[in-house]
Amino acid sequence: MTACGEPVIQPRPRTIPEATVARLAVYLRVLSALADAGRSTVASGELAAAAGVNPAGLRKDLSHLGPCGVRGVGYEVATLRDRISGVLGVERSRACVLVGIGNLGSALADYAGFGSRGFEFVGLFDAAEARIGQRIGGLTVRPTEELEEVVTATQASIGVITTPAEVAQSVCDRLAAAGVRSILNFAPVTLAAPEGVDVRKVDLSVELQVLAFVGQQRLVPAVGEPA
Amino acid sequence: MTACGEPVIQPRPRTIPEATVARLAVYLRVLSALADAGRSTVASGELAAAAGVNPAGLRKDLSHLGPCGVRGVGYEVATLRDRISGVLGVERSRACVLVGIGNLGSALADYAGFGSRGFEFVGLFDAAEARIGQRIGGLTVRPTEELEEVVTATQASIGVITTPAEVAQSVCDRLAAAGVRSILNFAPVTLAAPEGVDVRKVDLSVELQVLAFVGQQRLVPAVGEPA
DNA sequence: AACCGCTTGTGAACGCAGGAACAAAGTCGC
DNA sequence: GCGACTTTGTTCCTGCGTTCACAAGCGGTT
Repeated sequence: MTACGEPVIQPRPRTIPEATVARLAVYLRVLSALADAGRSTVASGELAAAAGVNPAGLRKDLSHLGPCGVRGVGYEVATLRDRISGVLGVERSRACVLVGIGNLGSALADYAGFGSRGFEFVGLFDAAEARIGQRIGGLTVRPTEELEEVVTATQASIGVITTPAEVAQSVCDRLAAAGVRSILNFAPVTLAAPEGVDVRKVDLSVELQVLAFVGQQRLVPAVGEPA
Repeated sequence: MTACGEPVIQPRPRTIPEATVARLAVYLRVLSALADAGRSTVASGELAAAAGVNPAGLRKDLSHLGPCGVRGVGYEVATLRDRISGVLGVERSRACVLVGIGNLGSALADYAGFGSRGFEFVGLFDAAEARIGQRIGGLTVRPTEELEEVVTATQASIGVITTPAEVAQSVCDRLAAAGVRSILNFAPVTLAAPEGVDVRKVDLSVELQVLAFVGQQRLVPAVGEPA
């Protein structure tokens, strides 16, 4: 039973759950640290403990990449790291633009962790005259007017919005129109984007609110709790 | 300090799902904007569109607060806003400390949105000599040594970690030992905390990684796509 | 006063993520 | 060379979150 005539053989290119992708990124970081520490192999239990997840769930996550461990031994650190890197596409460099160079934008532009994960900022933009010309992380802040020009020239596919809420939607529209396919939004508004453009929202105050709520809920356990 | 005479009246003190709490915070923001715009009532469809969720899901979320809408009309903007505010505990002021005053820490300390949500920073801490004494958002940066002292004096229950990854765990330990019950961690490490202390992690590079992955996955749709 | 349309609130079904348990497989020790 | 132990990869199951669909209720209109 030879399945000839099927040229593109991808182990398991089917959809990987989003939650799994997020955890893979965490595993990747832990594996890199282990590799730097000189470890050659690691078992799912230890890796799961370091990542803060359940061992069985970790193995299920890894199963999406096909078999990549040795039974009775564990996972080879360097091999698994490279496998995850390949799946997440860390090798390929992705051009990103960042709009809104306030404190948060500066923090992102300065963060060295992005570069090692395949993300390269190719443009920093701000509307304030005072910000323009400032150098952050090796780049010069440019006026917002040049946004479309830079996106087109660099073929940037990712845009990050760290502007005030009032202008976030217009920035989103311009990014989408210029050809950006993925947008990460830190402004506290829900953005609308055309079909084919994926918007992901990170709301810092919501995170704090949820944290505070579960904290206070813990103090009021239940109505009839026997101590 | 006895908490007598504090009738904690919650219509339905049952457990509210965490995902619902996160959305309630979003609804609250939208409702505030509507109130400022002079709107008196709003239907679930419009509110859901503004928040970017499903109308039925929104109604189910609100059902956790008990009946608070008028059939055939919708929800009264001001009433619903106040109801959500009460449940989330926005009125009460919560003392927070922030450790690690880099770019990200400065952004959080400066962000005015927290104050209106019931969060008040009562201490900013950093280990770098150069940062100490700097004034941000009305507070002065203090040396890390004073952390325990301030937490005890202010009864702060929330700690935010924006330090480098290497020292995040030790900061977490100190916060927990000093009495902090909830910790929001921005450092790219998985923190271990004692029982009774809730740790929530926000990983900016993971967010970007997931965004990029779903973007590239979209370009390779499937094997037999009928267009 | 009665009808009609609109909207809420709730019940049920679907799909998905998470956790536990088990069989397969490979290695180490004897 | 063989047995036993260790660990992976998978399968089943339980619970949660989300979505769809419908009955109940209120306001406006005639």
